[in-house]
Amino acid sequence: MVTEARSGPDKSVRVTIRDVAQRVGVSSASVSYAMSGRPGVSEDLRDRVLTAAEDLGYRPNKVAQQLRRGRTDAVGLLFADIANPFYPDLASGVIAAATVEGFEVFVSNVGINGERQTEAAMAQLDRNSAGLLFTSVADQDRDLLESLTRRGVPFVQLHRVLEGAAADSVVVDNLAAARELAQHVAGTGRKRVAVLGGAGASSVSRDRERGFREGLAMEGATVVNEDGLWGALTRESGAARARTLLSAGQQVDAVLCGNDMIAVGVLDVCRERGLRVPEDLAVAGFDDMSFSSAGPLQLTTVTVPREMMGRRGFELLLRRIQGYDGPPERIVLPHILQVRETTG
Amino acid sequence: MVTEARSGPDKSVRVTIRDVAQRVGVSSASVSYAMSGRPGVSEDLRDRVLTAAEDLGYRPNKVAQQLRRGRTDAVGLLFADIANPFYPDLASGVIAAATVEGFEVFVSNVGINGERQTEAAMAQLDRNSAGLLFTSVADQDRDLLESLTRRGVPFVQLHRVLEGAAADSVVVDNLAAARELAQHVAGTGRKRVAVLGGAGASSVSRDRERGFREGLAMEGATVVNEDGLWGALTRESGAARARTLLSAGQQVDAVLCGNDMIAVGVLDVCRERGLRVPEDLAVAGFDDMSFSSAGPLQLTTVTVPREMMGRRGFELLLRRIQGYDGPPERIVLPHILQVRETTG
DNA sequence: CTGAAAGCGCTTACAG
DNA sequence: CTGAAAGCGCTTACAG
Repeated sequence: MVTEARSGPDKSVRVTIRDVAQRVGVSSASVSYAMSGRPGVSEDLRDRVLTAAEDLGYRPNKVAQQLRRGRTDAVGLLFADIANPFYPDLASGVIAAATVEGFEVFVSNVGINGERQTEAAMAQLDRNSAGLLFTSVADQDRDLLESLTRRGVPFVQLHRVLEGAAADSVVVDNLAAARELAQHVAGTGRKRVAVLGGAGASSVSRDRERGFREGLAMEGATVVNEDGLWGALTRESGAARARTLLSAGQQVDAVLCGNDMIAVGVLDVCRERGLRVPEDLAVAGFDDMSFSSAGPLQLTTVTVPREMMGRRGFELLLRRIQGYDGPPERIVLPHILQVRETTG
Repeated sequence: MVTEARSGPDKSVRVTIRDVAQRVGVSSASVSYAMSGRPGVSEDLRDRVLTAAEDLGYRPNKVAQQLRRGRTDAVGLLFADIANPFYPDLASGVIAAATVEGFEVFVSNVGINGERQTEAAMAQLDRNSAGLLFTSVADQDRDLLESLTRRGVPFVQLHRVLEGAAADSVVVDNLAAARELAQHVAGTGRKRVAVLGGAGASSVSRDRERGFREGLAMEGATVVNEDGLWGALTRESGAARARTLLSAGQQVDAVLCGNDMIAVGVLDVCRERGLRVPEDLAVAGFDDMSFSSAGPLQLTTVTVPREMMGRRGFELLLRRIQGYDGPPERIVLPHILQVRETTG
């Protein structure tokens, strides 16, 4: 605990560098040098300064440091759909990596469809964030990203990417993963397969949809639905689309989903209608959320190393913040096909 | 998009208030007054300033504003276990409410057992956060909270509270909720009940444990285990403790868990051992995470309005930041007992 | 209605 | 090794 001078309540009286300087009887410059641990200060003076600082409870004002230095030790993390449990895992990785490096993380909500993306990014720059991590870029953000590049603001793209953006990114190979998953499902004999994907504006959802098609085609299976191919990455959307699909009277023996939440929505509907999974309908998700293998829920899906994605993303960003100027790098993290009970 | 002067690349050349002042031919004071929308500036000048600001792409430097004003429009959100999906939901509520009010949120990790709590709080103060939201206070934080109170730093406690801390808080009545849940389970005829709780240092876990005991006692049931009563709020811990419990050879016909993740761990072990739920063993969780009613997983639990907790917390904090000085307030949000299949 | 000046709390060349 | 001074980009009484 901070040792406090006994001179009454110091409520809201901020201890500044001048207070320390006065007590030691030196200039504030010397205090600054001593505190920052730079050479060029005598051992003796450094000790006296540090002692005085501790006695007074002095802590440098970060805001003043930032203004003076023109840079901050904070990064901005922008994301859209906080309700989607994919993102907290990403955030967790970013925050963990940032904490280790002494950086702080400003979290901004860019709105469910990214409508506040530019606004949020600008707000980050207004407060001199050292760099930005995007998790939900879409086509509409091209101008924003180009403007950041032009201004020399370091940023990385996590998970979703905009092709052509000149920035580092951390992704998984969604195309290949979706292909594998589709091949597995079709390989179990399901040839009439529905696809319930995510948002068409997302590179991730598009890659997964294409991978599903390719994988199914390789095994002689086909996509039976035209409606409901795109939608929200939520359980509710999955359930709604599943109801429409199953009510259409069309024969379907498997559903490939854009993520695990959609898949859970489909499972909800199976329950509702008394369909056995996987006997009557096979169901597969994507992302391998923690709940996807919880007790009786054993969903076939693809593991995406979300926390690692956040960590690596911060590392790439930090490198840029520190001045690295090489060409944009893309880290492709490994995915794992998880065959569980819902596809038998 | 920002209209840019055509005078070559303005890379990293920050547009300041002086640039705007020069272009308009007035002092920077006038620009400041005009931008801030205060009265005392002629309509004409205001228009010219705003136009020039837009032309130049001027945006006030928040860091400079903060230093000058001595306050920020950012709050700090401190939490321990980001991997616990309880907290992202809380964060979601805080961020949503803060965004509406034009506040930003700094997220700090205080370490899994809160060992960085003081350090993280101090770092927040160093950057002049307007207030703090705690989610994981424990007994060891008493000095910290008292010091904040003494210094007049606004803060609120979410979910977990430290009795006697003079601050606003938002909670649910864990004691009553646990009592109801235990009564329900014992009411279905289970009289030999195990309790696998959370951390003993958490007010939430303690209240739940006590509520379980009281509820069971009211129905003539008893707690059969002494070991494993306290532990981590994770699936792994739940599974490990369930294995120990079931291997002890003691008769148990229900398990009450400190949260849903522990309960899922128990369900994992039931699967492992071929135990039918709820016929052989009833299982109940706490918190009602989204996965707790996913498809075949239908866990009896208690709904805790997490996002609402975050929203209300921010509202309380904002009021304090704006100078409200009434006595500490405690908001108790309603909980809902969710009887599902795992308790039959 | 407008401007000159001080100052928020630091850091950093530059002299000595 | 130490200090005086300038300045980061704003805001805000205070004069005029």
